[in-house]
Amino acid sequence: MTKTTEEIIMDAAIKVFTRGGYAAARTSDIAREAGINRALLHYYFRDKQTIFNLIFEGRFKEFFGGLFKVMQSEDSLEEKIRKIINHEIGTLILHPDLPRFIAIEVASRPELLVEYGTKLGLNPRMLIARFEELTRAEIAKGNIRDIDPKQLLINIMSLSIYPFVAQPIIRVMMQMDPVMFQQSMERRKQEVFEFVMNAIKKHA
Amino acid sequence: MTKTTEEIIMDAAIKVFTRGGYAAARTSDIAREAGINRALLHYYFRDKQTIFNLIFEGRFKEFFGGLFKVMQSEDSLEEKIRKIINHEIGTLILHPDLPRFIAIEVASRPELLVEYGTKLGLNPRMLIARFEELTRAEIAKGNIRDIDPKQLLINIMSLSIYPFVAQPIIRVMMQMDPVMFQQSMERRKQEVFEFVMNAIKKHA
DNA sequence: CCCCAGTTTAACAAAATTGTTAAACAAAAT
DNA sequence: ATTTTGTTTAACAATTTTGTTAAACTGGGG
Repeated sequence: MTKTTEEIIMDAAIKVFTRGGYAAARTSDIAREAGINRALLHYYFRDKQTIFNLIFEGRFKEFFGGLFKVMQSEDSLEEKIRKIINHEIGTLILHPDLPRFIAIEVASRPELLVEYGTKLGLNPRMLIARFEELTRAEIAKGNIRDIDPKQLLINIMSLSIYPFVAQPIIRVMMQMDPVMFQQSMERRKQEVFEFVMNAIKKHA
Repeated sequence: MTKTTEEIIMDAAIKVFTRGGYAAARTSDIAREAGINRALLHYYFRDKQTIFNLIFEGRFKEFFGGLFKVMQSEDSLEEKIRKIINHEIGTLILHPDLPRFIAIEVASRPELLVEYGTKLGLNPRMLIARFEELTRAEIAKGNIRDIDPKQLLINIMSLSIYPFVAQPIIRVMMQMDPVMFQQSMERRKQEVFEFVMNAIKKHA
């Protein structure tokens, strides 16, 4: 389980790139973070852009890959909602900077989304199709109140992801240290689930 | 109402800085966006950092200033929730890049939050105190279900703000053009309000 | 012991970006 | 009409960041 230098560099690059995006990342930061020097960095990788591409693809997959799998499962709506929330918050506890990183890079070059999406065989229509269908069925059966399935999905994602994007702000506003924040996010899996289920439940 | 060159430059700088943050902004981008040249930019402003500071303070105020006012109003909880949502989504429809910008800069230099917060006389404790008190009172009265007021506030912010942070991603996933997105956000004011109120309502 | 992949050092070249300057020019103000 | 102010151009200096190179060193494998 001892890491190769290549892996050490990649891990460092992930940290530095995800912290502030491509433009803010210095190759010297990556080297320092990896505990090596810049020359060695170029010994293993052509240049900054090459490292970035490798990382972006990996992070992109991490962020969307699992989501796609969960989204296409054959569960009930309730179970699917639970799995989406658990999956999102769970991976983000391990990789808190991920959503900000993706947001920064996709905002500055939106074509990345389509490019890497197709590269990984992810089809946006497929992603939401089953969820939409399932939600409409539950509405038709009268199990939940009438709500736009797309908005519901946006709501679930918002509740799961936003706290990580805004982590530093929330930490100050709510006066939490990093440990408290992480614990809070652990509890949040259940709380967000309840919040959503309550929100879509019918009231007498 | 004709703009001074200074204002034109500032407007351009807002666009460029909020698009990708300080590190990704080129002074030549700002000049091009303003329709002037780099020399003139330095004629009006000392340097890039000076322009950035002015803009960050302004954007920070825009983002948090109004929120603080709303948060301290004397409304009922329900009315306060409605106002928070309307205020957040309303200003973000006008300035969609704002939350990503704040998130990027605060993440790379968290001390900015405290620095500009105190500079503008905004106290985080004050911000949430009234909201927390009010929520607890409603819980005690049995009007809403038992929920952590901080989590509730995070939920409201998440639902209001996240869609703008993730705008490019949502647009692709949900297959919306920019106009559809904006219309969708207009409707969202009401939908988020209903979603939240349902979520905290008690069930039989 | 010697070789060699991996690594460091240090110097440097190349590129990108920022900031400065002087000169010329345009338009408005006096 | 001429000064002043705002603006452009173009060249360039300074700085920062990236990428390259050569030489030396290190430690383990053959």
